[in-house]
Amino acid sequence: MVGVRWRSVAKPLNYMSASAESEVVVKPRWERRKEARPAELIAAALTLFVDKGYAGTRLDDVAARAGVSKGTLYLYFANKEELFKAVVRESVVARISETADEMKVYQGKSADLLRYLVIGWWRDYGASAAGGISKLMMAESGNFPEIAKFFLEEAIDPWHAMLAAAVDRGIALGEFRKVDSDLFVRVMTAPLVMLSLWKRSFGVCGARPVDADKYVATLLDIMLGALRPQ
Amino acid sequence: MVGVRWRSVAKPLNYMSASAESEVVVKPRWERRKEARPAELIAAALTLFVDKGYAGTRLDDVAARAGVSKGTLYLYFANKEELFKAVVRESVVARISETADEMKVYQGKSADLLRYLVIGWWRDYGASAAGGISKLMMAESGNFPEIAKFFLEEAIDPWHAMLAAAVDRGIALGEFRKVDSDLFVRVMTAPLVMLSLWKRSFGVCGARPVDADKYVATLLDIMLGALRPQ
Amino acid sequence: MVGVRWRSVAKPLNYMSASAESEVVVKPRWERRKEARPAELIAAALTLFVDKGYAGTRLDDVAARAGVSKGTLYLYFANKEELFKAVVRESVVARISETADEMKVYQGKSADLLRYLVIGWWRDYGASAAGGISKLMMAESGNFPEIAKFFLEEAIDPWHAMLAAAVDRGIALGEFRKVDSDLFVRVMTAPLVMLSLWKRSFGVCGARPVDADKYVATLLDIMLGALRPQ
Amino acid sequence: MVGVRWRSVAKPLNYMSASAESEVVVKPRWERRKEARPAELIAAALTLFVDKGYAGTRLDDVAARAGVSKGTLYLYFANKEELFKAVVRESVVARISETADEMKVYQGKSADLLRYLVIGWWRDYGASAAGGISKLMMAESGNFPEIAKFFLEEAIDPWHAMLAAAVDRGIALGEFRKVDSDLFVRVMTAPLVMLSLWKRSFGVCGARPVDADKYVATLLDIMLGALRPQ
DNA sequence: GATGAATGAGGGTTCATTCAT
DNA sequence: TATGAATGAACCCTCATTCAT
Repeated sequence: MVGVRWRSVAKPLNYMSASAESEVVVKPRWERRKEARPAELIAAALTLFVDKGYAGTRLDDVAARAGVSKGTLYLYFANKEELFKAVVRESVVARISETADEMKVYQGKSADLLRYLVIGWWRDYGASAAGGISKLMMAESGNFPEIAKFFLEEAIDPWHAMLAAAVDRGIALGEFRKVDSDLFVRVMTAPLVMLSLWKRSFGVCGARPVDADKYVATLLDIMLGALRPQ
Repeated sequence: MVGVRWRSVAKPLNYMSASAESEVVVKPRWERRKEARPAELIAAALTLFVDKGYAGTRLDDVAARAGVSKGTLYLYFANKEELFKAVVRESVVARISETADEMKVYQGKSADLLRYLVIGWWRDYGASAAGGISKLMMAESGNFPEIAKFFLEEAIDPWHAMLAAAVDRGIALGEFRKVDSDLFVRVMTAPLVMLSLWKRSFGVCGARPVDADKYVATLLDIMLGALRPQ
Repeated sequence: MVGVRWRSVAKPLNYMSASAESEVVVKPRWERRKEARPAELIAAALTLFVDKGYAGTRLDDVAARAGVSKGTLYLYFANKEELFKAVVRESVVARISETADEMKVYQGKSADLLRYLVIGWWRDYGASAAGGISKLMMAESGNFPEIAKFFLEEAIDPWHAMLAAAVDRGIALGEFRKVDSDLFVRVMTAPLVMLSLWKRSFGVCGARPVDADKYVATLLDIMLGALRPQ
Repeated sequence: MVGVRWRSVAKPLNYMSASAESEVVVKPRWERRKEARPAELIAAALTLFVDKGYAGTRLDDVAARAGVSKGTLYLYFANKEELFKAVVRESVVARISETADEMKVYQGKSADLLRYLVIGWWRDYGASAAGGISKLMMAESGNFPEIAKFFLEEAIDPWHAMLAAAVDRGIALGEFRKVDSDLFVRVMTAPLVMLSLWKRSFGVCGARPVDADKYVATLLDIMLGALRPQ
């Protein structure tokens, strides 16, 4: 689906990975443990926040899931809200600019580019643990407007912008028919986000399972069909 | 967009309005109050639950918003969870079957039918107060699996089925190209639901406003474009 | 057991009957109802107070058991505490003095007198609804010291005094051996009260049933045996 | 009153003391606190429950009396009812079987045995803090039938059985006249329990004080008098 | 007088946060 | 650094009391 030469830039596109370890210095296991604590706590918190919501999550459970005592949590995070912010922040590693730069030098077909962006998003973000953040932010935006704004500006807007740029590129190159790329992207990213939400909501309580790959393929078919010139 | 004769059956299609039957018997203001209370409380609770989530909503606030004291709430609902259930139940007034029946005798173009269903959903449900339930259930499904299942089976599944039937009709009549109607509907309802979620989440905290009408129009364009034969 | 001539004075000895109606004027049924209300409410309250304790009794339940609405209760009693006091007061109809007077002219054997007093107490008070008051006062004396004091002085002390007088009479007449009548009476009334308490506590939750008649007979045997001269 | 050799076995007969084992391992003050907490809370709760009844007792007060905050209570007891159960359970340390075994090898006079059992009960249970449980169970049996049953079967019944065995022993040895030992014991334990109840009810609100020792002595006189052969 | 809807203070319970060890 | 016992503010819920009808 995507040319081999893209494989090499796959990593940079992984712009929303959850934690991205890259320890180089070798340390004794227990010390590595110590440094891993915040990440472990954040991972535990992410799962529970996504599952039960902010208010529904007890710090006891977060600590237990991370295998530490409740008090330890406070050695790394000032309070529940700071933990929440850290969870969100950690899930938004903005490499958007890099990716956008790379897009400028991309030489292939715009359809392939879109395909790659969509599939990549689902693989690297939507289907990953970090994808739960969308559900979380959707639910808690009312309680934490500033954090929601941060997420909006640091994660959603850039993502939308990047996809819109890809669409505009196709239009400019005559590969796509002319559309309002902003609106088009808003509409067409919705199914992706919804798939991520669904998996973590109704998907867990008895709904007929959705075949994610076929779902994404169908989305791409519709999307590219709608962009086909004439 | 939709033929005139459809106007007349618009009401029955309003299959998800939040109740409110018209009283005929005249009663003293006081008693009318008593009968209105549950609906008032449910409306207040709906708003707050959608806004702050289940755990984040204080019954004090629900009562205050309904203009009564906290104790009064307990005259009508056994506890917070029952109130929650009532809120969900009230928002799911299933007239799906009626609507489906009407669809059988519908004579116009399938494209118009789809247009009507999509626009009607947005107008009568997505944009209405009851539309917040989707956000609520998405957020709380993990905490209330049975209620989520109820909502899924009584609201979402029938809605999906109805739209799929409309798509299948078009295919059968040669108006649409052949697609997996189930998957197609899942993907194409996602933007509608997302629009509803967005309005109630990021839409409230500084996001560039979305023009709902243009959004829905874009969706319909894409949808019908994707269904166009050949 | 007790001579026939005593039968005639049985009524006055009934010094602790619960409510003792004596309506003479004939009134329409519904009006009689109105006047009976306090007594009905007191009866209902007595049962529930004895069963569940003061704090454990809800005025809702009292009203329901009396067949009226909760508001009605407040037409007759200022508040819960006043109802409680009324219940206690109503159960203490002091005809002790009369009875004591009658005892002065009693001509029979002191043993028979004692037998009569003991059996009469059990029949007219201990086994009757009013007997529950003992349990109630025992339990609530800490919360209502003044009422407990009232009950002590109006009901218990006179009862003890009367029995002590009977014992002293027997001693004076040479029918009984000399004992500290006050202490003797305290010890020997205990089984009577305990029987009343037991019936209303453990007696209701699976304890082997106590044969009250045999119990009282055993008590009298022991009592009179202990008083037998030499 | 009781022979010297009995002194030595007095401890085991102390069959209803409220626990408190002697710690041997030395622990930091802080941990010792943690282990002592449940007992301290139970002691505080016992006092208040006996004083004010179950419903009338506020957990705030229990905590305050134990010198901790309300929240601490919930570290040791799941809720008010569990605290109540623990209070009852703690007061029923059944060493009845041991005591019964010792009775089998007892060589002295049955009258002395009875004296010891009665006086011992009063000293070790009736007059002790745990003795309040009788009042409590009497008052709350209606609200907690299962706990009342537990208390009945684990504390009252065995106690009655043990005393009845002592009476039967005396009868078998020709020291006592023949009586229905079960009924006799029921009647003769009543004054003991009543003394315990009285001390904690009317005894606190102005009643002439009862001299417990003389009361018990009188009871024993009557009891043994009633058992004297011929 | 009678009703029952409405109130709100009070108590049980939870849980984020602190702190001595 | 890590622990977990302790705290107390906050929230759900009950129920005695009031009051418009």
